Amino acid sequence: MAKPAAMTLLVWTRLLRAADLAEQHCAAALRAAGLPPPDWYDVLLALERGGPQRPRALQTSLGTEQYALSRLLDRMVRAGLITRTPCPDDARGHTLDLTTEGRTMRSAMWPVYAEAIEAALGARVVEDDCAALARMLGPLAVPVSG
Amino acid sequence: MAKPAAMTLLVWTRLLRAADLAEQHCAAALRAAGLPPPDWYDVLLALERGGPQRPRALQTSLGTEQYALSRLLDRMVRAGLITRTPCPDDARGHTLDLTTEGRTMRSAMWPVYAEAIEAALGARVVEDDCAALARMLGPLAVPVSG
DNA sequence: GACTTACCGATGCATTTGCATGAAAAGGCT
DNA sequence: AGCCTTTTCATGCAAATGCATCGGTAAGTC
Repeated sequence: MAKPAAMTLLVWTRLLRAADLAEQHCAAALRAAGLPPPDWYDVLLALERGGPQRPRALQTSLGTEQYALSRLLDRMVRAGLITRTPCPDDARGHTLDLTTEGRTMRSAMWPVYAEAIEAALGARVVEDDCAALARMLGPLAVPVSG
Repeated sequence: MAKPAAMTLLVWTRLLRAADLAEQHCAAALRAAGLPPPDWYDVLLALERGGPQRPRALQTSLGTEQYALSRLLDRMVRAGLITRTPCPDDARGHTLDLTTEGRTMRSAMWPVYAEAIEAALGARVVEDDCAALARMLGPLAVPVSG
């Protein structure tokens, strides 16, 4: 019922635009380098950090839709970056794991990704603002009714 | 070449997540009300605020890809919300204008959209932080090399 | 004027998304 | 055990997206 304040609307537009531009910039950088898109990186990183795990876990930690993740994993398996092996204690699911190529790919992507992030964000946020920005975005980065 | 600082990476993840969640929330709200998605609203608002104008102008102000806008406009014309009329002084383009239904639609969408924005953003940003957040996001909301 | 370049907007085609639904297994209850 | 609910993951189908490219016009140059 409550209408957003004018300042809230400004934050709204800038937030969406900023995120869109940043994402776009990174995607373009990776693409230009002949590498897969950012979401592939997120999966690779999650698997490297968290070890072998099931799709459901990734779904939660990455915040992607179930069907989107399912098909993303399809593509990554097809590309030989990850494997799906039957889960021993739960016949419904699989365990996902990195292949050697998967690890290699993540390593190859990181420098490009990192530089794009730095250009899109790091270089444009005043150093002193960075922590404050992270703090303010914190509550916004969790699902709305939560 | 410069790698992003740890705090930059935190901002990165939170920024993307926050924007994604907020957008998602609004899209869901509009959809639940049987209304068109947010990008339709953006076009309707731009036309109402800026008067009749050409696609190129919208493309710049909304920051959408040329082909995406072209097809979005297709759909909106098909839905009877806007019209494309030949542009008198430039035979390449059209002038876009709102129909009465277009105006009506924008009015119908706003309350729903506004409430969703308030829930996703307004209610979760400390009042004192709001202006600061807008200020920090400002530079990020313009194309990277600009 | 003829020619080249830049610009505006649409579109073919393959890929990806979104929504709804399905299939199969796990967990809970009596 | 039998039955119902929940969880996990995949998928059919229609719609949207991304990329490249094209047709057409305007604008600049000689």
